[in-house]
Amino acid sequence: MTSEQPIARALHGAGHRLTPQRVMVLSAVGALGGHVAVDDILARVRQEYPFIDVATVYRTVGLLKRLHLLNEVVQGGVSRYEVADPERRHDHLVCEHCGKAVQVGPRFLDELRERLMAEAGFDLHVEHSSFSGLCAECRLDTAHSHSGHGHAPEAERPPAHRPHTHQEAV
Amino acid sequence: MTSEQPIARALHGAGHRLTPQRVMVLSAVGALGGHVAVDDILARVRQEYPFIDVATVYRTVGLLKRLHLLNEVVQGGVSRYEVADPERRHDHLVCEHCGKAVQVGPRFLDELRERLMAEAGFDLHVEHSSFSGLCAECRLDTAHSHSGHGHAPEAERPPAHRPHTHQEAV
DNA sequence: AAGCTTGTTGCGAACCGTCGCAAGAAGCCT
DNA sequence: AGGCTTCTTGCGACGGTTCGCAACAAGCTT
Repeated sequence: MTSEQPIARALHGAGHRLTPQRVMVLSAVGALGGHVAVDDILARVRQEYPFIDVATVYRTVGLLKRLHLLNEVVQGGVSRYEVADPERRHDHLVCEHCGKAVQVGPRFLDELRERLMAEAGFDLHVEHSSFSGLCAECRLDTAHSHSGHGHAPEAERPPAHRPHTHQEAV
Repeated sequence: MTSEQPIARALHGAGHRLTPQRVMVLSAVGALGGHVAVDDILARVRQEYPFIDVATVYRTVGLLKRLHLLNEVVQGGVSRYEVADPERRHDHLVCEHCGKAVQVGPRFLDELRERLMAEAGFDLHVEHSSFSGLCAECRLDTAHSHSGHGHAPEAERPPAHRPHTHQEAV
C-alpha cells in the first residue's frame, strides 16, 4: 500500500517537503472518511505519533487544501476536511438548521463562477467559499408562518443540533 | 432624531427586548459607516457607556444580523458589519489576496438562489454565505505562470495584506 | 406602582485557529 | 556519508468568538 505517490508529487511539485506528519494527516482524513474535523484528525494521528501538535495539523490541512488534495467544508463555524477527488468534484451547501452538508454537482456553481468572472472580473474560488442556508428537510420543518419574503424583520432561525458528520448527496 | 423606530419594532416583533446596548450597537455601526469590525463597535459604544462587554457586542450583532438589520461581511476570518439597507441590497465578494470586499448587485446571486431552490430544494441564505476569490486587480497581479486550470496540484495563493476597511462597488 | 417572569448583561473561562520562535529534519550539493 | 540551507515542527502565547452562569432589568400582569 505505497499509495503516497500523489502527495509526494504534489508537495515536491510546489516546492514543499514530504514529512511524516503530512502523510499521516492526509491518510488520517482518508481513513476516517467523510467530513473530518481537525480534532478527529489530531486524535487519529496521535494514535501512531503522539507528539504531533494541533498547530501542525492546522498548517497541514491548510497546505493540503491549497494543493487541492483536501477540500474544506465549513460547518457552523468549524472547518471539516475530506480528501479531494477530482473525478467526483462536488461543492457543499451547509444547512444552518441541522448542520448537514448537502453536496451538489459542479454545474450549479460553475455558471456563477463564469458570470462573476465575465461581469465583475472576480475570480470566485468555489472551494474556498461557503454556502449557507436551509436544506430541503429543515425548510419544510421550519415552514410555520411566513407571510412573504419581504424586508419586515421578523424571522429567526432556530438553533442547530451540531451533529458530527452528516452528509447527503444530490 | 428618534430613528430607533425600526429597531424597536424589529426586536419586539421577534419577541426580543429593546435594550440600550442594542440601540447603541446599531447606531454605532451606522455612525462609523462602511464595514465595521466588532472592536470598533466596542470602542465606539464605550465612549458613551464604558461598561459594555465584548460578548454583548457579539451577541448583539449576531441578533441584529438574524433580524436583517445588519449585514455581515467575513473578511479574512474576521467579521465586519454594515447596516442593512433593503433598498440597496448588495452582496460581498471578498478577495483572498488584498482582503477587499467587492460589492455586487442582487442579480448575480438571486439566480443561483432560485436554481438551488428549484433543483436541490436548498434555500440559500446569501447573507449568511461567504464568497471568496480574487478581485480583478489581484487576479492580474498574480497572473504569472499558469499552464492550465487542471487538477495538477501546484498553484498557491500569496499571503494577504490584511487592510482595515476597503470597499469597492460593481 | 409593585411583582413576576424571562430575556439580557457582564464576567470569566473555554474554544478554535494562528503566530513567533528556537530546535529539528528534508532535501540538495559535495 | 557529511555539511548546509531552508522549510517544518512543537511549543507557548495570543486573537477573535462563544459559552455558562449569576445578577440584572424589560415588559407583562395585577
